[in-house]
Amino acid sequence: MIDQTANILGAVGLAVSDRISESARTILNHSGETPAALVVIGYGQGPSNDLLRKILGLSHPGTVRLVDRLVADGLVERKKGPDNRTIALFLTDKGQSRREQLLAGRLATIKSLLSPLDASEQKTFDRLLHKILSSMETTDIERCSLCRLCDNRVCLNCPIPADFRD
Amino acid sequence: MIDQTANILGAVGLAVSDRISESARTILNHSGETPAALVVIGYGQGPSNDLLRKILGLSHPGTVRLVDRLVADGLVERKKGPDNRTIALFLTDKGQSRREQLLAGRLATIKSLLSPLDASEQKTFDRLLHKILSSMETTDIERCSLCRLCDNRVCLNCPIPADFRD
DNA sequence: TGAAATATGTGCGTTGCGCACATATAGTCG
DNA sequence: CGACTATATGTGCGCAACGCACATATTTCA
Repeated sequence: MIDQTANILGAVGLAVSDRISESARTILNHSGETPAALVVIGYGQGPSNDLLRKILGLSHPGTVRLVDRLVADGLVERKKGPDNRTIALFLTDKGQSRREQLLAGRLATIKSLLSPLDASEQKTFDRLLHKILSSMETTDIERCSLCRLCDNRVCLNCPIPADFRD
Repeated sequence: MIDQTANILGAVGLAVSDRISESARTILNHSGETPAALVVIGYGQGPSNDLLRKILGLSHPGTVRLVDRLVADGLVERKKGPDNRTIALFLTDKGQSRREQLLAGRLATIKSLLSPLDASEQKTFDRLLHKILSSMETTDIERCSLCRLCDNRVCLNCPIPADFRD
């Protein structure tokens, strides 16, 4: 039984992930961790390159180049950080609105998957998903990674609250 | 409520997908659609290049090069197809065993996510996942795409049965 | 004050992929 | 039967996303 359930969870997870990626690609014209970077930077605390790197799970140079792409597209600005060697990343207005589109597109595609469930089933489903997430043994950074595409204005009772301020 | 549930489903989907990819990468030393190709070819009907292309959602040249990689690693053989212009793809013994590892690794990581649910919760969760999958409007090819990483020996009552024989 | 730690950036290569094009076989229709 | 189209595979070439090794600047700490 558990094998069957795990297998089908794998299929649903893949479906969700596929749809999110596809939606992001059409909106942003970039793939990989680039959409996630836009969402994470948009949390607004002015993350450093290095913090972003840890959350996205990339190498350091990979993150630098990723930010280069976002800057070249006029979506992100590198400002002075609290430290003279660190930078602080912020979205431009264009970056903000692109981030809104990303989050809205993601939510819409996932909602369409959820629509066959009636209200009570959705509530049950929500509770079980909550339990799964909150039971994961994670560090602070891993929680940020998990939520790297989440809409924090929607996630009112996040099961894995993580601080995005270092 | 539905927005919250959708958001959290996105997080769980991402967690599942991340873990599957990571597991596959350590086992196969390849990323992208390469692991899925090994699973799909392993269904054993000797799919053509073109059928594989449709299931994986890649371009034709991308699929040719993907198969090149698998052949170079000694995991896949190109045999004559029913048509003199088509090829039929089959796993070598090494490919078979690598596929087993892929499927086992995938199932193990997903099961660990599922473990916090008790038996009755798992049963409920299974039913809801089933309902979501079976409600998706899909073509035959799309169903194959959804199941491109599934273990068909485990998935005894697949909600979206699809024929892998053209 | 000098050494180690921290943070960012660069040169260079690799992987996975798509576009445009070339080639070979199969079906189709006069 | 012969030409024309459709189908299936393969190649040349380039690109996007990323990692490794290295360089540079600032901070911290012994």
